Amino acid sequence: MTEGEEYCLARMSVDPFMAMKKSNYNKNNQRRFSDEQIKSLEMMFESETKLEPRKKVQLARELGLQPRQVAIWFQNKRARWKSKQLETEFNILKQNYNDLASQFESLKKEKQALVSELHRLNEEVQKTHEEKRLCCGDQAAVVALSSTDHESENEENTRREQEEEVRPEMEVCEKGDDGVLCGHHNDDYDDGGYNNDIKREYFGGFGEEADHLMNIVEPADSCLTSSDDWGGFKSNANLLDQSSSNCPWWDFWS
DNA sequence: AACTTTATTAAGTTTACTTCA
DNA sequence: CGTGAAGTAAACTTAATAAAG
Repeated sequence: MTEGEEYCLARMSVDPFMAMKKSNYNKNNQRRFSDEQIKSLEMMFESETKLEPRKKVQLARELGLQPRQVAIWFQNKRARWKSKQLETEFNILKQNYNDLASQFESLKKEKQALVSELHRLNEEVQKTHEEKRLCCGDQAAVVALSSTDHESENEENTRREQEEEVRPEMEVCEKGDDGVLCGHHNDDYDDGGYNNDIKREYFGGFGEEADHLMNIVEPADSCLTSSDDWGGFKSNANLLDQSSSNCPWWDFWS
């Protein structure tokens, strides 16, 4: 017999009610309920998590327990059950989050590859225009010598049109402050002007609709460039607090 | 309607034990 | 083998709420 049991028996001999109330022993000197008692309680809990007073008294009588003990067991059981439920839900949420995060990462890589490709094609187009401009510039000089004033005017207009055709790409490439044409860093495409021009490339020719599309794309782009701390995810209670960051990651999906 | 009493619940804590390094 | 930390189950406390008188 343990010290606790001896103590309990001693108290019970003096004041059985007090012993029951203040110790962890029941009236049969059991600290824990028997397997049979637990089994019956579990079965009842499965059918209803809250016990009607009449059923409580009946179950208590069947198990040789006080109704109060049955009530307390149900209280504790509900608490344990709830905490298990929370744990399960948390794990499901965590799994969903991880799946989305990896999906996000692969889409981010795909986007970067596409932007690089666009960048390369842009340079190619610019080169072609440059060659074309040099070639046409020489021809204009020859024609100017033998043409009338009227014809010169027409040629001048054509040249202006050609220059304007080239200019957008030039503007795109001249935005860098390092003086190098198209001198953007591969890992830093969040420059507003550059991105807007890329978007115009994508959505150009649709007028207001293009502007609307660009506005939809905007939050996603800025988000993509500021997600460096994604890898730091820890499975703790702050899981859902990630939503309070400046750039909610789910904006990407909107 | 405003109040007291009683019962019930969730949430948090205490107690006494077991397990394990 | 003794010991202390961690985990667990039963019981308790407290505050909130609702129903009855």
